[in-house]
Amino acid sequence: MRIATWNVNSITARLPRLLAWLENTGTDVLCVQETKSTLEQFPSDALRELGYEAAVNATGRWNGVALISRVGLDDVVKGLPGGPEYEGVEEPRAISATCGGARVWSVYVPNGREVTHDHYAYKLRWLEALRVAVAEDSAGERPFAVLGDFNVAPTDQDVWDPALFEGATHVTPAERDALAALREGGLSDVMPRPLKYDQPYTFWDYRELRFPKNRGMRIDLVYGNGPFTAAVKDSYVDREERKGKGASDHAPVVVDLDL
DNA sequence: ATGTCACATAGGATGTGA
Repeated sequence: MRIATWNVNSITARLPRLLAWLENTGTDVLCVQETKSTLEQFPSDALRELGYEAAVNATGRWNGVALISRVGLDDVVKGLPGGPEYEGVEEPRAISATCGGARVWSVYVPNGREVTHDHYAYKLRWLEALRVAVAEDSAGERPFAVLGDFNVAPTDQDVWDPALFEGATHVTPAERDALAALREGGLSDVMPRPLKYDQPYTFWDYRELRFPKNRGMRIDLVYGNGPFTAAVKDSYVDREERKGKGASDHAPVVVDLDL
């Protein structure tokens, strides 16, 4: 089974690339983030023509997540049970389902903005709610993984210039501790191969020529439990998809499994 | 270069978020 995660930065703007990418890679299950769509705008028909079902948690202009699968899509749960609200709204940042024998989550962790911002405290509460929500499946015997845009670089190796990020979100000890707590619950970071350069970055800002200069971060992660990681044959970041006009600012992370 | 995108509102520039 080939499973992947991709922050598409608008499913509508990315649709031609998304459809071509699914066909070219033969991906079985795709976790998407930042659909920036309503349920009505989601391109379920175009995906169905390619042989995929979709489960969507999206409410409009911001956020939005989905699962796209051609190997089954059962027991869908929309949202993060016990998750916090932001400004009185339960944002669409999580969706989970069973696909081809694996339990899979697609998550879009809050950005945090700045460490002094309410959004940062919200981010930490969200990550703690995620830890609690996935604890049972993380420790279970069924292949299980949380995939998505975590908006946290797990180590300094995952940032092109750690000095530049001092005092910024995505690299603070509290954020990294939240990832460590997920790992202590039974999940492991599935490290992808870079297709070029030493570090497998997954995100490069659109500004400042960050992609051509390879000034990126690894913030799109695959956290799998023991049965999931034992089945991993290969993983890579498809940086080719970050190239050219009409690219997302994130590249897909692909995992091949003996499942 | 605070350098790019994508979306919404409004009614063709400007605000928001990343």
